[in-house]
Amino acid sequence: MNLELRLLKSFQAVADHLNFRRAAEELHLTQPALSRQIQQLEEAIGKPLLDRDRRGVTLTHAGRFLYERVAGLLHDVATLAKETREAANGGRGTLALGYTESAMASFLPSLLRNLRRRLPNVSLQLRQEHSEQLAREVSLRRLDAAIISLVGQVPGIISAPIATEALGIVLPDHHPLTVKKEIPLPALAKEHFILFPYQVNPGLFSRIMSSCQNAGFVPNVIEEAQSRILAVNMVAAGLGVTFLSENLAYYCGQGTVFKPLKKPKPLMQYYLVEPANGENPCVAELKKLLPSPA
Amino acid sequence: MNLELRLLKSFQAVADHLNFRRAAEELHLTQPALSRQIQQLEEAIGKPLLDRDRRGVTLTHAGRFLYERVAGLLHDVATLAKETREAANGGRGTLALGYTESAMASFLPSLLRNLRRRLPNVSLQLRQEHSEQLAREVSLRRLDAAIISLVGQVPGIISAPIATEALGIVLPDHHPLTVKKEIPLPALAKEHFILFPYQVNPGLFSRIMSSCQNAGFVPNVIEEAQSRILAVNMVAAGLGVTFLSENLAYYCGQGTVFKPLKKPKPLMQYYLVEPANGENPCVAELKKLLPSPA
DNA sequence: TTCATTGATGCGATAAGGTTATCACAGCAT
DNA sequence: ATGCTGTGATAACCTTATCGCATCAATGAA
Repeated sequence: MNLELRLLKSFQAVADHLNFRRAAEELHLTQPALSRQIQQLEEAIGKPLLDRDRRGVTLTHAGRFLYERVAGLLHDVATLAKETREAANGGRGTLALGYTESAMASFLPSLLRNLRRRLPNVSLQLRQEHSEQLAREVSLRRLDAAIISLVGQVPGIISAPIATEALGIVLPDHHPLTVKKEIPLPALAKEHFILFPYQVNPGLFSRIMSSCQNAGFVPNVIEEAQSRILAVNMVAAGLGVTFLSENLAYYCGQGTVFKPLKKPKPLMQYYLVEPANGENPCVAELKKLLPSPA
Repeated sequence: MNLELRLLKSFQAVADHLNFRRAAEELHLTQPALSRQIQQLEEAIGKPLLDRDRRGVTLTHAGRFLYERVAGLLHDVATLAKETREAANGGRGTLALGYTESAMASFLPSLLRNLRRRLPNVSLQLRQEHSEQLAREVSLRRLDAAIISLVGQVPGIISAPIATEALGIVLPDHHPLTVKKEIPLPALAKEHFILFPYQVNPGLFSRIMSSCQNAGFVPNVIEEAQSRILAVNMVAAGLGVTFLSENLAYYCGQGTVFKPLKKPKPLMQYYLVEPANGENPCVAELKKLLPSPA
């Protein structure tokens, strides 16, 4: 009852040649061995597949049916083996990747474009979460990797810095500091700040808080915005000022001005985290495409 | 390098259970045998498929990839075996069937409908030819069977009568014989006949010629028509009379009248021919659906 | 007839695959 | 610590499947 691929290959060879001897030669077998294999196959199917006329072989109806399909099946098997090998090298399979909203607002779109180009047969499963949740998912191995902006002390994960972004400040266009080219952070000590809630981007929140403390003041947070665009609009409305990555300066439209900060600038730091004993080879490919940590 | 189905089935069982012992039990094997099969599979693929942690098994990236596809492949193999068995019983495969134009004008449409219903998975290859050509094609085994109306002496084929159709006569509606219920054939001795050319339907042609000879006259053929409808129209135009199967009497429209002939009626005889050593089991199924030779 | 060629068969050698017994390691309860 | 249990791997042995060789029976050609 057991179809074996060896038998199907032999059947295909016999059907190709309609001749046991030549088929056996092609298979690097002797003719008797091949005869037995075909008998075995016919026993497994339960019906004759070949008509052995004394001067040659013809296919029976069932034999023709099988012959028309065997090539496809054998091809499928070979393909499966090949693609599994590719999967081991990261060229196929699934990559479950987590990311923060801020990464998506920054370098992630171009990274994903490159990833698709380099690994066209890998199916991406993307998930946006906050940094802490992402780290937890990675440690549970429910994500193969994640790009986060805060690296906590979650066990079982390893992280590597991959990109920094300097923060600048968004001012209303009538603000006196707009005449300056770069703003020293202490000059903002008396401003009203519009920030994200801590939960939305804890990485950014912590960075800003510590930078301000180093600059000698505690920021006066008067509003919390749910998105960057909203924060910039609130600046335009004169409610206060807000921080923004330098490479997102183009977010600033009418009524606002973007200004870089003077060194030491607060920096937004991104990390790639992966499970400590992760083995998804797609992650290795991903790493090759990451922006340098410089 | 050789993937064998046995190895894939074993891999599937291990991946199902993530446990060698339980998988081995399901496969009716001992655990060491299974361990070696998996090693063998990994060697064939060239990459590890399982991570053997001391307290259980997890799939590697490549292992997950393979696992997602193995079930489909094994299903394909099982299906192929099952369908090949069905093919041997005539339930699958191809039936190359020839027929004459006259058969198609008579009982063939309903026969084909029944055939489709009974063998929905058999692909029909239909071909319309003249009887002689069909007999030749069957003897060359380029057709599995054919329905013809003239059985000649082509070697290598066997034929069986399957249906007779009594012929009637189509008269113009002003013809004096239309008052009769049945027409004796000799009464038509002086008529002008419209027939098919010999080549178009030699079976019909021969039948009519011999019937007329038995009735004591040689028909006066004045026209040859290429189709039944055309012949009936020519009768309506007053060019002569023509023969027509009784069950095709509904062909007669305005200007013509169909009359049965008095016994002995000339009969149209159909035969099923098949190769002498034909083995397409679909033909056996076809035979069960044929109209009785009565 | 004689010979070449077809696929099938009997038999001994051998390789492939299975079982048994055992090992090394990890986690857990004592 | 100390067994105890459960994990998969390994080694030795045995069974079975598969192979090649020699040969056979049937057919067609010379």
